[in-house]
Amino acid sequence: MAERRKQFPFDEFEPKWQGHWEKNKTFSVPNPGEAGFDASKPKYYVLDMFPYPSGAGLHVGHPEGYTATDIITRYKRMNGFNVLHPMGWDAFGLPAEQHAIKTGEHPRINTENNTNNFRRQLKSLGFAYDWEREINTTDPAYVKWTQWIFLQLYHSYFCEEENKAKPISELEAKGLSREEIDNRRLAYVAETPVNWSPDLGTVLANEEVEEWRAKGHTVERRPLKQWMLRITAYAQRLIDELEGLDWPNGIKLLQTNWIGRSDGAEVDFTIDGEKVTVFTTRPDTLFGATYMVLAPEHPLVEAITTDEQKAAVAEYQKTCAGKSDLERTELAKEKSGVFTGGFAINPVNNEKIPVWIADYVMMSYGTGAIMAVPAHDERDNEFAEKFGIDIIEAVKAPEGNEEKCFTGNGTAVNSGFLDGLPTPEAKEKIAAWLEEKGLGKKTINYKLRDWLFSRQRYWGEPFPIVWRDGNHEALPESELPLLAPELEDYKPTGTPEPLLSKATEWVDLGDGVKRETNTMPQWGGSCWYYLRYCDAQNPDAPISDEAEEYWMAKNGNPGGVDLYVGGTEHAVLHLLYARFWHKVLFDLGHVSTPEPFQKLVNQGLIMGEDGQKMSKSRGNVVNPDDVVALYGADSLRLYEMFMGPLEQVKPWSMKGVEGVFRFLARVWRLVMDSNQEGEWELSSKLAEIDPGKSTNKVVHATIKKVGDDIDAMSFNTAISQMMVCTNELTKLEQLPVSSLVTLLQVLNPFAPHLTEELNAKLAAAFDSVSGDDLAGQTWPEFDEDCLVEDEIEIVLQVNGKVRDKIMIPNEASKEEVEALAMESEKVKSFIDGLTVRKVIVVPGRLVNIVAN
RNA sequence: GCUGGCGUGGUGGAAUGGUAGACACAACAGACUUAAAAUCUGUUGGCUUUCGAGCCGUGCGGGUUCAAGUCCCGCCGCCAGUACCA
Repeated sequence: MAERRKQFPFDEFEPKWQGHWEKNKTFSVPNPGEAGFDASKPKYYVLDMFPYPSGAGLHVGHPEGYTATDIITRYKRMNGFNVLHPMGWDAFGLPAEQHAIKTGEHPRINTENNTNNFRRQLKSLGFAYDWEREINTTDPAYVKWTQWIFLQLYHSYFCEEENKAKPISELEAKGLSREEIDNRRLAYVAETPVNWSPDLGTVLANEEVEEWRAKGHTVERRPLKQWMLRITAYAQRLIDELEGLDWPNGIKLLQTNWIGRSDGAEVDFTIDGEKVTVFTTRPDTLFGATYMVLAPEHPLVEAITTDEQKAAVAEYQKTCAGKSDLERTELAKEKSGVFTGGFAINPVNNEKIPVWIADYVMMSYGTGAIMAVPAHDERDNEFAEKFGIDIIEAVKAPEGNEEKCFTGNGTAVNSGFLDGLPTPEAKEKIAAWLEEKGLGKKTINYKLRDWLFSRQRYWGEPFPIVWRDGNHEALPESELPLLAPELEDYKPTGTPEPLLSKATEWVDLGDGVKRETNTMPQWGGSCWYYLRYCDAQNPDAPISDEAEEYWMAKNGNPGGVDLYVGGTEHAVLHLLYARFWHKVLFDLGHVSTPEPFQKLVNQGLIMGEDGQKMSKSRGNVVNPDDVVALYGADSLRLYEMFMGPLEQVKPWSMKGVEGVFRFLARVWRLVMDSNQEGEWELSSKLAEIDPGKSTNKVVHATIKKVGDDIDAMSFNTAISQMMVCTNELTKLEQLPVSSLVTLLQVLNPFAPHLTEELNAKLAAAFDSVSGDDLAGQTWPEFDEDCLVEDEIEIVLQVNGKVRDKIMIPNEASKEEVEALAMESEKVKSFIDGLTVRKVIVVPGRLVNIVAN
């Protein structure tokens, strides 16, 4: 790259100010009770989604959200808040373990290198983090409390009556058996079919499968004994309590749909005297049920299959078992299924209906069995048409509806005692009827499944659990943290046996007592990190009560963190898991709000210069280090905010970076001039003079707009206003120092290095300029009087079209404005020969004359 | 298919129902310079023009309104998420 002459010496003053902030701990904020804590100030907690420190280093997507929160942080500080703005590392994870497998090196080494690189990069951007609160999820002091929270879950159950978690000791006091108690824990062991990857040597969450397959790893289904967390107990609260949160509607909806509540009824059918329960959201269509479908894995299939159908059924079951859930849905274009030979009795009319098995019914949802109503369900309709099964109408569609399969609300027909009832009433009546006869009841089902919480990895938190005589037992708190032992090598075992089982000495505690060898998923550490920041060094608790009450509450909102910024990719994973853990901790009295995050903002993806997603293979990745080297940190920060609205997806443009770089250079040149020797010296235009009316106007308009725009997180328009202001100041022959200082103050949250440097230079030369860091100064106030003008421009429209613009006195009345408008020659020429019907005067804006 | 979101100059994007295109990028022209870079100034939605200006224009079609990029109805296109959840 050709050497370019720096338009301002950012490479000198940026590191200087970063060192200054670090040395003076400018952005450290004390906790209640600590020295320097100012209880009179309100708190504001601004949180970034902490990064996984990958080997690739920071990409330009990270500083997007981080700059936004940094601006808010600095702005809130200047407005008198105690601002908590921390950073840390989500450092457990598969890539570090993959590296360890390849090199034989402990994953901690690689993780540490990557973390150091990330920290260096973030510091080079001048973010106002309180680095004294830095945390790392792999740190033993942190692992200890992640394990401690797991034990809280383990030692709790969900009380249905009170709709909250309570200590397991209550069940012990009631004399429940060990098995009964273990079956109610929020953390429990169950055998379920999971996604197992032999070459990764671990199970994967459903959400992770696609990613690792794409990287060439194999993933198969197999039943394994796993640790589960009972998130389903919180399904309703996780839906309901979204209400009070200031989150994007899209994310709320995503979570609501993910949890997937559906209201319906369970209905008991009988097959050869054996009871089979189905779940339906449309019990009102019971009279239209013409067949039944069981999931291929349904336990009753074998018993009801007739001899002549045995072979076909077994064959079909075999095909289904070989498919993963994904393949099952991918190949779902065409309905398939097999008749079992059995028949079920419909409880409402005692009709005999054939029982089929088909893979469009899932064992894991509802009861794994459905009544099929082909007249009013699209899937059943498709199936019935393919296999020639009867279709009986049970709901009359409203007039004019011609759909062949009507799924909406109508009027019950062919339905015995329901006939004539509108769908909602029919639902109520049949439910009451079923309950009265003991044939069924109203039920709610959720799509949400319990959370599979164990992995067979090495690089994760070991479970603080031991096994004795086939039963699990919790370690006492005093034995935390439980750390994984060093291994000879990190290669997968090749079986579902967890990697830690290789450490036989660590596992075997004698007397047949063995350690649990599974580890927790990465989500564990990220589920509560926002709490730890509040009291990052506390050796005695995950967080002290005082710190929790101050930083996580105090303003009457359900959520504790005031602002949380990050990508959408966590909409249903991290954000759901963290809410769940938080609610458990809330129920058990460890936190004071029911929700962790009050306001959530998603930053949009930054695409490559070619409009494509940035990726190594496309070669369109932008490295922030390169941008900082060429244009400085302030330019990178400013550009990322100037690109467009934060939430929006937008492409990178190096030319755009140059644009904001030029803007910063113009600001620099307002203060500094280059002399004959090419050295920078204070501009001769600077003067301690009264700014005058027009300069005051633009400066005060800038104070107002920038403040409003930061509040609205509309950073791009704030920057354009500062550009307007700078362009105005550039035109002046003599530059009022006070106006310049104001510009530096409002620009400071965006470009902190440049503004501090220039302010320091001004302070050295002018007595009227404070030598205090801008970061510690108060946000300037704007004077409303400076914004009003004596004369304002009014647009004159005739029939909605702009015909003229006139200057009028500010205080002109509506009547005066109208009279002035009518005097316009242009207006006269356009209404010549027409009759004026109406005149609309919008004060301060326009006059519209309606004439024909 | 369903659910969200979005369609504005050559480009990124501005516009409490009230002057569409702020601010910036790119392009073109000029000043400075031996030259280049940097910097500064000007022009830049389209069409027509007698150079005064006029007409058209925010994906398409309709509607509400004195006034619509903005609100309503119906389409089309793009992006994201999700996928047989009974």
